[in-house]
Amino acid sequence: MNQTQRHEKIVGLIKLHGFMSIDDLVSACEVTPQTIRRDLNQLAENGVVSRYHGGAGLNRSWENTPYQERKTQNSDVKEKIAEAVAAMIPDGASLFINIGTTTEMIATKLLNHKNLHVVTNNIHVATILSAKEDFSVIIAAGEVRYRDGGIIGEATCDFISQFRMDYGIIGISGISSDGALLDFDFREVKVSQAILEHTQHVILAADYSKFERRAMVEQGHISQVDCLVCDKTPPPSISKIIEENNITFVKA
Amino acid sequence: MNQTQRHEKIVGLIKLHGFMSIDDLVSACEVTPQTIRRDLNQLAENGVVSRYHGGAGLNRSWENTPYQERKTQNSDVKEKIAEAVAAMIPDGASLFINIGTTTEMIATKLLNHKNLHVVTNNIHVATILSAKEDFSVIIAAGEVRYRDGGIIGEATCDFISQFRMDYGIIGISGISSDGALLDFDFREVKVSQAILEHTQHVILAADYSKFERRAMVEQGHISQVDCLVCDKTPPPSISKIIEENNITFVKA
DNA sequence: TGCTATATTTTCGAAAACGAACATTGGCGT
DNA sequence: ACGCCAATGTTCGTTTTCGAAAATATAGCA
Repeated sequence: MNQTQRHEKIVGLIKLHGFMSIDDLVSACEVTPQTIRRDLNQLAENGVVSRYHGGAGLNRSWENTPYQERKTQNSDVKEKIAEAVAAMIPDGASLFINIGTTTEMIATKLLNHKNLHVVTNNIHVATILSAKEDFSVIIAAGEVRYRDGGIIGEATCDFISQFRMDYGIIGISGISSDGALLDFDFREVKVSQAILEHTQHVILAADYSKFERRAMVEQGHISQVDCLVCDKTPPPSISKIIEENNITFVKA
Repeated sequence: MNQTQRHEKIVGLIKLHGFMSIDDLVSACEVTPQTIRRDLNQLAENGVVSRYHGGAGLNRSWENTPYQERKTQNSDVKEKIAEAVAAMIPDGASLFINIGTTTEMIATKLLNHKNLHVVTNNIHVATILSAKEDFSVIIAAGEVRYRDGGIIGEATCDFISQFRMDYGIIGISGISSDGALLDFDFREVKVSQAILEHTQHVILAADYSKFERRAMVEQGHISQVDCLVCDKTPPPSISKIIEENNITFVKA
């Protein structure tokens, strides 16, 4: 077996198992640990795998994509927002969680809760929450979007419309100064609308940067939400709308 | 954050990332490396995660078998079967993939294909395949089973019945000597039946151990499949059925 | 054959991770 | 208040892994 073949084998094994120790790879490839180390370092340099002390794991292939950049961006702020949102959810509640980097963070913060019933159209959220035996996680049907693991489309909306949940946690791409909630993908908008309509308490998680961002598709109005969680006080125009509509504002 | 909460958080993070180094977990949980080591060792003892030098990775469901010998043995066999199955699928095909340890492995082997259209009720398969931009991955709706990430239930069947696919790749729990296909969960059986009915070419991936295993629920008969991929020639009783029904047998 | 380049093994000191033992903290019940 | 117990932090000697450099093996080519 030559080097190229071995590299392919190593990558295959890592993709399959998620992580391979040096020893495992040594016995799989029948070469010395040094060779494996050299292979792994090369593969890691090319960004194919992630090198760790003792072996190598699969590279978060998303890490290079714009999506993952966004995910790491503002992660401090988003973490605080996520904690604030999670604190509002009682044990045993039923909730929707939609697509978004912030909502994924919220999912990780919900792992300490008990007996939650979650409906989501985000495959990452589903994976994260299915780690808990006492949660019931229901995922919507539809095409899995390559970019961010979101599930969107007609079938998704129909499915969501079957439920009536206690809480709806939604992230968003942008909020215009007149309070319109904006997104980039009209199919995602349809899903968010369905969530808005079938939820008792709608919690909108948005860091301040959302107030400065333009997006194409209008998915609703901030007056439809019951609670806004943000890292800073929103601009005056939004604050006014919040007051007029008796929306709870939580500063994370 | 108490110990139980931290353990859940750790498991969640590992499930999300596939592997977490001690350092990563230290900064995530804000405790000392020693505590993380203790946590990981405990979790590894309970078989929740796999411990490695430098961190811990997730236990793939097919590795979660009680006996360690069997896990490596079978995964070799399954890998060969998976490769054989993947080789049968042409680029651009549409296919179903159902729940199962073998089918998850097949998904990883399909990553080198192009323009596949995949419908699945396995969240792990969906995650694996959604990494490819040129694939369209459609996931069925329903509750995500904690044990293996499978999606099952009434809604799942209805959803699957909407499609007509080129190939159906199904794994299975057991095959009785009269050719009946067996499984443990009746809800999973419903899904498999739906797949059988809406597929042009059905490929059954089963290692030889399946011929020796009992399971409770009958989900169909081997005569319904078009192709059987196995690591060894099946027992005589099955071979006879295969011949009589013109089923292609592929030895991996 | 002899030369060259690449791949691999071998060797070894430094760095990292490990586990055990002990000290400290923080409930919790009597 | 007191002691008890589990969880966590701290320290330290041991084991493992790491990476560089040197030695060996392999393949291609004149």
